[in-house]
Amino acid sequence: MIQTALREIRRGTAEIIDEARLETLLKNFFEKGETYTVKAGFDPTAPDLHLGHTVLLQKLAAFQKFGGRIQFLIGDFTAQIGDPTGKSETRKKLLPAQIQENAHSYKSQVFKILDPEKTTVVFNADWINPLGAAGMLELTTTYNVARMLERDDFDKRHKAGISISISEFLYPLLQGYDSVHLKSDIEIGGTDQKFNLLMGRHLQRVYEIGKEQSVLMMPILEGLDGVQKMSKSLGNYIAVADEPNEMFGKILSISDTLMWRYYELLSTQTLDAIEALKAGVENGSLHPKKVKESLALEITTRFHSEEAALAAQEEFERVHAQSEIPSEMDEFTLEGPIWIAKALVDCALSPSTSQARREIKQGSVKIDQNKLSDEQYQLEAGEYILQVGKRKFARLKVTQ
RNA sequence: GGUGAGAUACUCAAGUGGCCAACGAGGGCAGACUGUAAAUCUGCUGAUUUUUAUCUUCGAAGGUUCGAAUCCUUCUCUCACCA
Repeated sequence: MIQTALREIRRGTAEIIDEARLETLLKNFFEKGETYTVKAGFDPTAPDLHLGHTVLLQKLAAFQKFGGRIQFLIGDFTAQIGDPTGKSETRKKLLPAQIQENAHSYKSQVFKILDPEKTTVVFNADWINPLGAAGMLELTTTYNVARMLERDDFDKRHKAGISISISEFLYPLLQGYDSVHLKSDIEIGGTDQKFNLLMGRHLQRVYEIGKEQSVLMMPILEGLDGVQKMSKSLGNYIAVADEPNEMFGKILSISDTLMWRYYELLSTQTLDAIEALKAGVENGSLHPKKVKESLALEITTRFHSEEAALAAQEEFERVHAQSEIPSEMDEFTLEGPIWIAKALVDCALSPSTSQARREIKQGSVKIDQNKLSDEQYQLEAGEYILQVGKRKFARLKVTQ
């Protein structure tokens, strides 16, 4: 039992520091029913969670199954500093009302994965503000500049002559102090957080709280392209709030290699079950598309519902596998007769008439499922279904 | 503060008076192939119903010239080295 738990906890992790202690915690849970705390920090900025973020959340959920109590920390104080990312951009200060609102929307998204019964949401301004100048000063005496510069990001910037604000040094210290205050047993975060996570151990030792947290680091999830990390700015993400059809389609569009990665980091299937799937694909008894579909179903179900996921699958089959038109699409009404290229622009299927012309020339434009080759084509009054490429559709009503 | 280098389309990057709507690469879009995969191959990738044409674009504004991304002037910004 404990071995299975350990395997699940280890699953997908990039690195675990002080694994022995982690084992002890699990052992105490299984043998004596003792619980322990697992801390994870989040920004109070508007949560637009994508699957990359949920990797961490899934791991927290796994801990909840094995006696972990989650300390879901919202860094409302530390957000004022901004974690050093090399971009050295001073953050906008968030108003308390905004932070509350963001925290609220966090909860609605996060509790789709986490068990609220075993989760405590905390705000670090609650204990950092009372520290005062004296407490803050004391905190700074626990570390020195040379060691601070060991942090990869600081080191690079320092060597490159890029400015590092003194306040940025406080970020790791405060994050570490959070662990002191919360007496966390374990802290988890992305691999990019290593320095900050280790600071928690250091400060717990300095402040003599009688334990040093284990640290568990999760890798950064690759985006849809399979190369770069999933992020909103790169546009290769699947948002938790994505519509079922979109979510399903996006997951099915990832490569087979990436699919296994997603299985490991995102699925709640056991490792044994995943191994079985892999074996099935390898010996040819299982079609990779089927495997990908069940992943898409699982994830879409998690964030929406089983009905929505099944509906998305059906829709997907209809539109793509059998190249039929989707059941829902944007509708437009235009005055006719209208030149086809103009209509494509007005229906937002093409960005410009030049582009629309090219698309017609390339044979990617279809009217009512029929390929159009005449770029001078005029649409008379009537109703049409316009299509550009495989996935852009619009229903157009032309009036006289 | 001083000296030097640079700013070209989504990104990187060629181009130093006409052959430039601007090489090439990446990205994106489309077509073929497929499992809407991936990989591969092909085409397109400033705008415009003048489409073997016209107009606008190479940090900004002026200027020289029949003609400027390319030359000159001023300005703005970025980077490097020195202090």
